[in-house]
Amino acid sequence: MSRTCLIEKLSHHVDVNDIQADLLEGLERERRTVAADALIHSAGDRVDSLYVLRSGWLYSYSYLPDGSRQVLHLHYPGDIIGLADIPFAQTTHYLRTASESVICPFPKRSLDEVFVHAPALACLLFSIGMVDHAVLADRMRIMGRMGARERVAHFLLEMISRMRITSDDGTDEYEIPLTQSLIGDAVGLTNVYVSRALAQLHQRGWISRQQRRVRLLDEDALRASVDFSDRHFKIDTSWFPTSA
Amino acid sequence: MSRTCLIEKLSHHVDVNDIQADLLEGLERERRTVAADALIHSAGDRVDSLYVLRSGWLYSYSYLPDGSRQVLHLHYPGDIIGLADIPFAQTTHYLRTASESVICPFPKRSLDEVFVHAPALACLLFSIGMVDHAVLADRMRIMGRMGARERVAHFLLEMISRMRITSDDGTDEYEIPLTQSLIGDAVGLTNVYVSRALAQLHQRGWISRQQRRVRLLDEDALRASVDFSDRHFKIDTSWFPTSA
DNA sequence: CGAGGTGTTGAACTTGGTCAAAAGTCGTGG
DNA sequence: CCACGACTTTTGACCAAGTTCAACACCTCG
Repeated sequence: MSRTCLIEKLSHHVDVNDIQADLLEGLERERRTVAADALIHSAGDRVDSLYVLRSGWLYSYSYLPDGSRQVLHLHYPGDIIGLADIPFAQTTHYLRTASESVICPFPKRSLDEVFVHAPALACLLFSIGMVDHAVLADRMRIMGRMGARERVAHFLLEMISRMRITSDDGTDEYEIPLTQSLIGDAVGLTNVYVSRALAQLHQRGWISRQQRRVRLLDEDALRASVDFSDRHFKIDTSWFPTSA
Repeated sequence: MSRTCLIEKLSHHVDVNDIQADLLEGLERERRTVAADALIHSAGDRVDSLYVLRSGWLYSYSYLPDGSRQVLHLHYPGDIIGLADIPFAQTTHYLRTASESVICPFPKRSLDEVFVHAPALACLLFSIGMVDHAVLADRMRIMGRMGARERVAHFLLEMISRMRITSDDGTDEYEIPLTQSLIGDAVGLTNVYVSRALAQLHQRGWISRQQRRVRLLDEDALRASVDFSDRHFKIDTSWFPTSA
């Protein structure tokens, strides 16, 4: 078992040697438990920590002038949270727990050590950040041009493909700890239409569900309907420097 | 005047010393002129080059199952193109010129040298990539929750804020070398409604235009209507390693 | 002057939003 | 163990925003 959250996360993709592990271990000072539905930071706060999510679910969101909300990202166990705010001195969004969570903060200022002493890890961090970008681009594509049923289908697929990284059993069933309002805020619908879209997917026999537990009955049909690409499958590490 | 496109771009944000400049210069092999409306690469092509856009406009896009199109990013002179595809072995989208352009390709494989020998530049590349992420997140926020008029207003604002980086005169007038269909594909509308939204903005006295030349008459009103944030203003370089 | 691409305008239509009420779910306390 | 209250989900009726289709106007370039 690896020594810290961050090491565990990164060693999914590359071999982390002892020197690198020492470096990473130094970053991670604490492990913090946060209750469900708690605000971790607000938009405009100074960015001084990134987090590795040990367990639980977080989401980041922002508000619009009319008070409505847009959910930007869901964060799953194993995610590194805060890479998106690296270029800015202040955060660009709110961050909140969906369920009770354990987060491991590490200071932004210490990232320079990774870039100086562990270039291969820096490449990996960069790549991980850009995977988030691709996920966002996929969602935008869906939101810009597709209807309610497809938006929800895409959301379900993205969710399960993300969960399969960490829980290796190729399950097709999972629990969504999110209200339909929140799902709507993520894909640009109201709670009412999320409910209707889920009902439609059920009628087509593509999913089944009881409460918040969903099973994908016809994943191929779901994928085809939204032309789904799995961005989490594999990171191209071929160009990384070999950490001699 | 700096020696290559890439050096010029990066020295906007940090001081590039001679050693780093040598490194960057080695990356950039050629300068290629491309006609208007030419395809530079297709989704699924191998990623082996990134580009610095010297002059002209490009856009990246992808298709949906029904044949409609989603424009993901506009690329302006000075942009580094391809950072979003770094984690993948194949590109995730199409890349096309909007106008005749000059691009400077540099190989993805050589990026490792930057990470090994110039960590400060690697930090900067990372940050630049994440600015793109933030721009995308802003657009998603608008597309998820706002109407046609606001989407177009946001598009205009994002465009001018991006152009002000390179052309330092704080102009409020510019030429859009894009059809309204393309703008629609970027913000999730049809050409018809882009036209109507522009007409609305004009009626309110917020913009004026003749052909594709637009002037922002009331930028404050435009900004307020979409709660606009300028992501290009400044990158937080405080945590970068000092390149001794 | 004519042709093709682009932009504008109008009318019918569709999708998803809004509002409201009913039904289900869950935790708490009696 | 049941009753209550808060929250979430479902369903229905109506409404509004944007799409689609089509015609027409406008540039621009030959």
